[in-house]
Amino acid sequence: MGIDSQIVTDSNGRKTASQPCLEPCPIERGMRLLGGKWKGSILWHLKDGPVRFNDLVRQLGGASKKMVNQRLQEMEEAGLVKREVVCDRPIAVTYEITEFGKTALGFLEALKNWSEANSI
Amino acid sequence: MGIDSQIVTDSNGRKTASQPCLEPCPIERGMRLLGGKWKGSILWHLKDGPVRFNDLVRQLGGASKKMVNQRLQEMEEAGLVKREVVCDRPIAVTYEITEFGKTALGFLEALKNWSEANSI
DNA sequence: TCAACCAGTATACTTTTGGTAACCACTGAT
DNA sequence: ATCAGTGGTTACCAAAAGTATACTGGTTGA
Repeated sequence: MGIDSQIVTDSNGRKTASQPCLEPCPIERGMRLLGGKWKGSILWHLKDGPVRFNDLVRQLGGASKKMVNQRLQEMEEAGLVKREVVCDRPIAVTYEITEFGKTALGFLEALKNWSEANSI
Repeated sequence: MGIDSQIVTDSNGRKTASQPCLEPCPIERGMRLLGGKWKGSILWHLKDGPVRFNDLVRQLGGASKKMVNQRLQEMEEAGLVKREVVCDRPIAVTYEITEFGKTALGFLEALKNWSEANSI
């Protein structure tokens, strides 16, 4: 809804949108989950298996620990990734993509292909 | 490249990423074009034909004129939309999706479906 | 004449985001 | 003992993004 909005003119000549796109339409809502800086990349890097925190930071080359950590927390809350403490003595943590996270890979791939195909 | 990065440990035990994801990997670059607030929605609203500026603002319900204008300018520069002055006396302008812009609709639809399917 | 429309523009403001750097407590190798 | 590693946290700052309100200058219709 909202996505099929139309403009109507009432009897006084005032224009209004019949179905204004309510603040977060599906596209906006999706973007909120996956559109943040690094989020897409992070999820993509996890697609082949669990990755440790610092490895992830290195792979993203350019993102600070703080950024990666922040995004990972948001994505964990959203249920896209899962944090697991692998070992306690020398603390080791891995981040793994969840089943729900995997459902987003399809569209991330579409985005990736689109970018590459159009040399963006 | 960068997307298949691996962590290697050198002879001194120091770890480095063999192919660090260079600042803008395809996913990041794509997000830069389509990930901004409202951009996806705007493109989606144009998919069925040209829309006039104020109608677009009304349809997006929540975005300010300034925002919509800014995004439209960015998207015009990127070649995603085309601005056209339809009439001069009572000034009328329409925004239309370009052929290039249409190539992005596929993945926007994927995002929309994903959001709706997962009640995001 | 008045109000509403057109497509923006100007200004000022708040919020969010991103980034640096230092720090924590611990481990393992040199 | 010192350095580099583990996974973070914290404080601080700059820049970007977004919001709100009002305004331009002309046109249109009641």
